[in-house]
Amino acid sequence: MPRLKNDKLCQTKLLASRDALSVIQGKWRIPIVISLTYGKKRFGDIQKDIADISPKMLSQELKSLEENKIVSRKLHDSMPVSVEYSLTPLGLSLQSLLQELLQWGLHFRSELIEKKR
Amino acid sequence: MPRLKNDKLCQTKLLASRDALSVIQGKWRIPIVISLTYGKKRFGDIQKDIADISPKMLSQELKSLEENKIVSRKLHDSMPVSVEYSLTPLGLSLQSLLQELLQWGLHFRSELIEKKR
DNA sequence: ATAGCTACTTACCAAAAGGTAACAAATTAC
DNA sequence: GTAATTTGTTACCTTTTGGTAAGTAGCTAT
Repeated sequence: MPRLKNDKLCQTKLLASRDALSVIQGKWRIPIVISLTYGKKRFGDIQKDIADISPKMLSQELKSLEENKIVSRKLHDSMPVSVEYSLTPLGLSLQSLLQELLQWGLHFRSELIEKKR
Repeated sequence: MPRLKNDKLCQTKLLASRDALSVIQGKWRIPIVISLTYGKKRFGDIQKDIADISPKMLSQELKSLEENKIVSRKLHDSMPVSVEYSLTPLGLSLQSLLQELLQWGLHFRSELIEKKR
């Protein structure tokens, strides 16, 4: 492949990776999406899945995921007040990426973390 | 699926995602890996691909990728002094994850960034 | 009316990540 | 021996990210 074409392709990839990373970057966003792949959940349910997240961070990251149309929020009247969060179609479209991420995470653990270190 | 089994599966996924993210998290690591998918490169070549990275960050992130066995470094004598960086087998094993990341990045851009906003 | 539940928010702080600018070591070309 | 090239390092600072603790709002059950 010619060098110039290669360069341009590389730049395109860099842009796409930046777009994707801007959404999923951070300590809690991927975990939240994973928690929601099991269906609708309430604020407190997500907090139980992700044991060490604080309400502040959960609220903050849910908002950011909402802004990026990954997650949708539905308020239900009464009960004591409950809110249901779920993945949007765009959020669901993260599944194959998630799948690869998890698979690679397992691979990495078996390759590095458990051998020595 | 029973609730308890679901919970455990979710915890396994959370762990795997944490492992993976610990390696690829950060502004520059994915871009560096992308740059190296085009073959061996020297320090200066990577800097040219990733226009706005400083030598400090490039050096720092290359070291971290080396520690995690994603990238290998080879020193060649003379010329003026040149160093060749390349992906290890573990680094190459990131390809399918990268592929999904890039594809999702393009999808996200077409869905959100270019529609309105 | 008081206590409890759910779903947050706020103020404040600490740590991590990243940026800038200047400099250094080794080699080579002139 | 002087300058240029390549590959970094160092010191210092700013920004971003994340954590803690306490409080709030709306409703309900007693």
